[in-house]
Amino acid sequence: MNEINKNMIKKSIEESIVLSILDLSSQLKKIGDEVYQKVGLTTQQWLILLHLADNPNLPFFKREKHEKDLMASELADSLNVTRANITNLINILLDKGLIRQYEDNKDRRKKRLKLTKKGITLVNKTQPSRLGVINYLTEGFSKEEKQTFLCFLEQCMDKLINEDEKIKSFHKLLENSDVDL
Amino acid sequence: MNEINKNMIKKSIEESIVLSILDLSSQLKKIGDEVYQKVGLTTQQWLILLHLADNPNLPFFKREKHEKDLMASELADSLNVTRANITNLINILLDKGLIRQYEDNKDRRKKRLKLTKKGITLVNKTQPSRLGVINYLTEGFSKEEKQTFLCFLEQCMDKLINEDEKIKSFHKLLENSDVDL
DNA sequence: ATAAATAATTAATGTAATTAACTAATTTTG
DNA sequence: CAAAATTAGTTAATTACATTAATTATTTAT
Repeated sequence: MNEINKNMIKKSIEESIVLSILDLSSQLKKIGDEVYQKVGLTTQQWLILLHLADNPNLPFFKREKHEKDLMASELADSLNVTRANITNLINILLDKGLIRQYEDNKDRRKKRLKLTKKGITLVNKTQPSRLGVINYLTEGFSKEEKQTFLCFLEQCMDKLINEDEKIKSFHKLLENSDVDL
Repeated sequence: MNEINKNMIKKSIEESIVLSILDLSSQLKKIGDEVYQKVGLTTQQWLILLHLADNPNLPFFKREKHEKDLMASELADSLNVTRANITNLINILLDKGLIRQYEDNKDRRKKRLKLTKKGITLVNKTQPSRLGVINYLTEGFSKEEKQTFLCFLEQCMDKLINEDEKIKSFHKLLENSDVDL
């Protein structure tokens, strides 16, 4: 190992947290994909079902209140992807008969989405085991500690969403970087 | 909105935390991709550079000690992807001249990876702004709170990695599910 | 009435991942 | 020690998920 390279970067709790969040997320997605593969779904498709099931624990529902059934553009917003991408995912779920689509009668550009009976049944059937896993993973911490983590996560998200210009400005130097690529 | 569908799922701090972690991670990757695009890299490629820079904050280095330079299979392990995938990512970084590869002289199956001078320069140049963003995101919480949060994340990861059989067993019922798909 | 904005889609494409099959080297084991 | 199993890496074919750009339709704003 190169001595110049060694210990170049200092330990930092903050960076450890961020890198752990990325790691944990990929592990969660991985295990989710394996589990949902049994019913022919991916984690991403599953998240759409959770949205249409009005899962109140989804960050999107803490940011945005909604009265009517969701539409594709709201899902795109929540999942942080393009509308075009959501169209594809929705088509798969429509094919599987897990969701259905209907035109908004006030605004005919809009198409609203909802779970079919089959979709509702699937979500209801799997919710207990989902919660089982989640409670197992998070056991051993107090309610207060968990509440603090949640605040922490929400603060990070809030800053990423509402102050992303400020965040990108930190990286301004990259633009004028004289590292020749 | 369907009344049967409404409020089907109960509020749960634990589920909120898990869903927030997934959400936050996708936001972080998104903004990372935007920033690193300026130097022609993706977040995933960037993570490889951080590994080769021996960033002590990477979860992988808390799980595994390593003496020698990393090899592709260790990166695959850490990033939770296949070796085949790492091969591709490495080829891109080799092409860009940011890393180099050499054969282990004890075991000729192995190829070890390290940053080139150019790679080291790039990591060093960007590390301050990376830390700037991270500190901004996480400000306002005490050292103790952050430490507890890190323990929490590490517990989750530990259980996902070492007890994944137990975790999958929660979902056994999905296999015998009579939801007809 | 025209222009701008919003919602959804389509088509073409790119990227990051996968699996399966393969080569090569090393380690295990019978 | 020779055969079998394992480990490391690669290649080729494929898939999942994402993108951009262009298009249609509708609604809202000027």
